[in-house]
Parts: sequence; structure tokens; C-alpha cells
Amino acid sequence: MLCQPQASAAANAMMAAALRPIELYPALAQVQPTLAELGPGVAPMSVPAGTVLFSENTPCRGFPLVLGGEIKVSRSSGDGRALELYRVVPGELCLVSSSCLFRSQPLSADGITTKASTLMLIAPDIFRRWLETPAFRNEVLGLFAERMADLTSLIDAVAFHKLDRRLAAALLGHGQQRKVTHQMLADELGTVREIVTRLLRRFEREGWVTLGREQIQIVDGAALRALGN
Amino acid sequence: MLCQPQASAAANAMMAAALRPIELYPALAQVQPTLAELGPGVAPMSVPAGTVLFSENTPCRGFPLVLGGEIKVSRSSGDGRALELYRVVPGELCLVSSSCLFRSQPLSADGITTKASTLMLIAPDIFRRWLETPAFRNEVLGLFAERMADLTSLIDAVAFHKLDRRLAAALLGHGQQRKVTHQMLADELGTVREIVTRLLRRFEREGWVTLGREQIQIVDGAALRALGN
DNA sequence: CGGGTTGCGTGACTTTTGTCACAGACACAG
DNA sequence: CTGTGTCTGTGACAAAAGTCACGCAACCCG
Repeated sequence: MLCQPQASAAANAMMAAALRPIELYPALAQVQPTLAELGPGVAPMSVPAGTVLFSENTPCRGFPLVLGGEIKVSRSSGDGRALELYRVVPGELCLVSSSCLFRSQPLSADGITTKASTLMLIAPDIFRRWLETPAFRNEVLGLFAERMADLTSLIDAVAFHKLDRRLAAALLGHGQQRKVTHQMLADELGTVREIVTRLLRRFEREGWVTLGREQIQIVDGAALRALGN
Repeated sequence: MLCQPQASAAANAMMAAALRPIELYPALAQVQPTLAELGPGVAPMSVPAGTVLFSENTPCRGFPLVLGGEIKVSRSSGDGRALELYRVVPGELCLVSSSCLFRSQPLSADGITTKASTLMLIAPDIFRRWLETPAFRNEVLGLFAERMADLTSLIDAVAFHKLDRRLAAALLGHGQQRKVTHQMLADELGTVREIVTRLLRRFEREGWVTLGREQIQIVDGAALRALGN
């Protein structure tokens, strides 16, 4: 989790956002001690895509505020499968890693950046003082509530929906095409590659998508939506 | 959700606990305004077993502190299946119903008392003032973290574990025998009655349990534990 | 351009789970 | 005791998901 300088245009845009945490987290404008007072103690750090921020056993050192990029939080089964729990985007806290600071047991999940990302790691005692500020507190509680809702609807999906529905839903909301491998989709849904391949071929035969290497073109979004509800 | 007088010995014991919310929630000793100041505004209410406290559509009126009894929070599929998310016991807040006070969307889940129960319904504005107290705040945040962990491990179970494992796990931790119908276990696990019956018969043939009407005797807990991990 | 790697497609098969239909067992009320 | 529920057991079947094994295509790189 070391600081890595970034030079690409995307990274620069990201850094620009990273310099304005207050825009992402308006509540930070009111916290005590202020960001300015803390100075270098809360210097944002940049990590490349694919960095493992935490995994099942790592203890957490603080509360990561995500300033840029994206963190994928997932849970993996003993054997080769994995299931994505949710993603943390700028303006959100990574609650999984932080929740272990409110309780004894560490929360076992993996966190990996999907893009080059910038974070600010807040020490527990600072965080607790920030919670004195009602606005910040409400943001944190709201995020917890949000995450609970996410997890609940994931439970619903995994327990009650068939894979084709879930796959259809996973394809939507990413523009006209998604650039992913079948394996990535499998990991997102908690299944294996072959099943994803088979279902996608079915979708293709239905004329809903067209497939290519590492990319899926959505042809009939309405049909997918109808399936995915 | 009306107040119903309780006369049984069990209910009396429960009411006795209800009179000591501070023992259940030590942090309440420090909150402002105090319980005494609020007086009748936070009068505990008693409901019988099987009361529907909230369901998918009900908006929530406040934060229920559970003083006695037990609330089962579950999610149901469109068709006849259901899956238990977790249970709320005395000393805990019912976060599902309260989380909708931190965000716009109501969190869709059902809450039913499994026993005669006593709760204190805290109005949102009071609750927010109580959150000024660090001890209370930490308790609430800790509970959120706890619940996230619960949900995460449920996701893990539903996504990666076979039903026999989950059933075995469901039988443990309830003493030597569990008094439930197969249907109740099915609702707990998110499956249908027939499957539970079949698996239980298998367990019986293995000599791990003995079955009776509405009751399951655990004979070989070690074997169940080995299966359930 | 040749060889290794990665991603995709597929067929054959097994296991698990769910569905349907029905029958017997038990419990309790009248 | 008799009827009327609720609870349990089961067989036959269908569907969904996972496993294994393999071949081929695209791409990457020296």
C-alpha cells in the first residue's frame, strides 16, 4: 500500500479530485480538527489498479476515505470462487475495513482497487473526533445504512434469483458495452466461468448481445432489463 | 403495534427487564436528554409473539430499542420463500427499521417478533440528540458493524455453502433439541419444506439426529459441526 | 513468424435444488 | 370418536448449476 506517483491524464484528473476532499465529502468542511490542521497526517496516497488494500486477515489501520478511483469489495470461497459485495467510489468510506474498528472481530472480505485510486487513511482517534460533528456523523451513518441495503439486496439476489437474471442485471448500467472477461463476470456473480459463457451465448442467440473477446455489446437492453427486473 | 398487557410469568420477567433499559444499554446512562426527562414519551410497549413490527412497505416511525423478547428480520421472495437475515435480541437496536431514517429509500425487509417482546420506540430527533453522546454513538456504530458482518457471512453461506451444511449449522447452538417445524427451518434457510425434510431424514439415517413432530433431537453434535464447519 | 498465454466455446456428465402430487401421522376440538 | 387441520415423508420428475475435459482463436512478445 505504498504511494506510487501517477502520470497519466486519468491519474491527473484523479489527483485533481484528490486535492478537493471537501467537495467529495462536504461534511469535512465542518470537522474538528480540520484537514488543514492535520496537514501531512492525512496526505492522500495513490495506488495503481489491482492493489490489494485489505484481505481476509489484514487488520485495518484506519478509515479509508476514497478520493478517486474505485475499490471492489468481495468475498471469496475456499475454492476458486468469489462474489463481489459492492464497490466503493469517491465520496464514500470503505466501511468494511473501518467496521473492524468498531468491533473486535475483523470483517473478512477482500478489497482491491479496480482503477488507479487515491485514498486518505484516517487514524481511528481522528475519525472518532470527527464523529463529534453531526454532519459527518450523519454521512457515516447514512453510508452504513446504504451498505446494509446493498448487502440485503445482494442476499435477495443470491438466494432467490436465477443466474441469468443476475447476469442480465450485471450487464446493464455500464453503457453500451462492457469490457470484461467472462471470468470477471463469474467472480462478480459468485459462479464459474463456464456458466457465464453459456448464459452469454444464450443471450447472443436470443439477439440481446453480441460477444467479442473481452467485450460484450448490448443490443437489446430492454430484453435484458425485462429479464433482470 | 398496540400495547397489550401481559400477565404470564415470562412476560413479567420480561417487563422487569424492560424497566431497566440502562442495564441493557449502558450507554443510555449518559445520554441527553435522559430517559427520566423524556418520561412517558419513551414508554416501553409490549407486543405478543408473532406481531409484525414492519414489513416491506411500512415506513418507520422511530428507532426501536429491544428491551425483551426477540425480533426476526427476514426477507421474502415474491413466491412463497423467505430467508432470515438475523435476529434482534435485547440490548440491540433494530437497525433495519432505523436505517431508513438515515437515507431516503426504505429498507425492504420484514420484522416479526418471535416471542412476546417489549420495545421502546425512540423518535428520530431524540435519537439524533442521543448520538451526541460518544458512548451511545459507539454502541450504534458497533451494532452497524456487527450487522454488516452478519449479513456478509450470510451472503457467504447462501452463495457458497450447500444446504446440508447450512442446515447442520442451523441446528446447532439451540441446546440439545430444537422445537421447530420443517417449514420454519426452510424459511430460516431460504428453501422449501421438502428439502429440509429430506436432509433431516438423511441426518437421521446417519444417526446424527432423531426426529419427532416439531422437534429435532441432536444426537451427534460433533458430526453436525464437522459438516457445518 | 512461432510459441506461449489467455480467453472463449462446448459437450457429456453429476449433483443439487426445486416442483408436484399425494399419503400417512398426529393433535386437537367438538 | 370423528373430523379437520397441521406436520411429515416420499417418489417421480425437471431444471439449474457445477465439473471435467478438451479444442480453438486471439493476442502478445521475442
